[in-house]
Amino acid sequence: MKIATFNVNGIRSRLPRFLEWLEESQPDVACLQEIKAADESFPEAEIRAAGYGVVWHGQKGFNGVAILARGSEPIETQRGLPGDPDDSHSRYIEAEVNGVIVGSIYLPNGNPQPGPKFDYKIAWMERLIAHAANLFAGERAVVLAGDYNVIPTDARDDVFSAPAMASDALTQPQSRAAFRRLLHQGWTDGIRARHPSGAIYTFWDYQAGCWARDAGFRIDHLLLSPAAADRLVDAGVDKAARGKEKASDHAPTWVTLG
DNA sequence: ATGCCGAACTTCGTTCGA
Repeated sequence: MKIATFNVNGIRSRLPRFLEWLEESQPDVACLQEIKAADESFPEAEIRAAGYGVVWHGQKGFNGVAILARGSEPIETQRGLPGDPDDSHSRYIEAEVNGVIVGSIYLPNGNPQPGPKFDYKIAWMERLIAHAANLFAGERAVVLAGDYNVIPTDARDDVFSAPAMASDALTQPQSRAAFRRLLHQGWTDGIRARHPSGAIYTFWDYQAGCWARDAGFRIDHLLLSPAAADRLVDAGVDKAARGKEKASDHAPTWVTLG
């Protein structure tokens, strides 16, 4: 079972490339972020024609998440992250697919920091930690996949230049501490479990020639509950997708479970 | 210190992302 996460940076503008990737990569589950489409303008028909069932939580202009399942219908278990009824951002959807609970996460970026956007990021992470604790306690196979907007460490394995990112919300001690507290509930970072060392990036900025000089970092993560981690076979990043015309600034990131 | 890019709306500039 292959589970992928892909921040598409606009599903409508990315649709031809996205459908190509779906055909080539054949994920059983695909968690999407930044679909940047209102519910009614999501390209459901094209995705179903590609052989996928789908649930999505849209928003006009920005944000928006989805879960696709090849040859089946995802059973939605959660829409929006619990804990703040006033939160209007579409950043979380969760569904069961073939007995696995899958969350599609678009964690707030938090820039500029300090400021209200950073405060929102940290508050959102606290809600995620609380919801993840409930999921974890269920002892099911769970995969929390998405754009976490956290670079886990300053190592070159995770970021092309720690000094260049030192004042960014993605590397702040508070962001990292919250991410670590989530991991320390007992979740396994799928990419690092399979690739303990070596530079693995999932995002390269459009600006300043970042892709050409491999100035990327790792912010798209798949966290596995123990029952899912026991089944972990492989993990990787479809880096080639980032080099294509009209590419997202993120590359698809995936795990396979046996 | 800022813009460097790319996309969509607020639409021939502005806002957002990371």
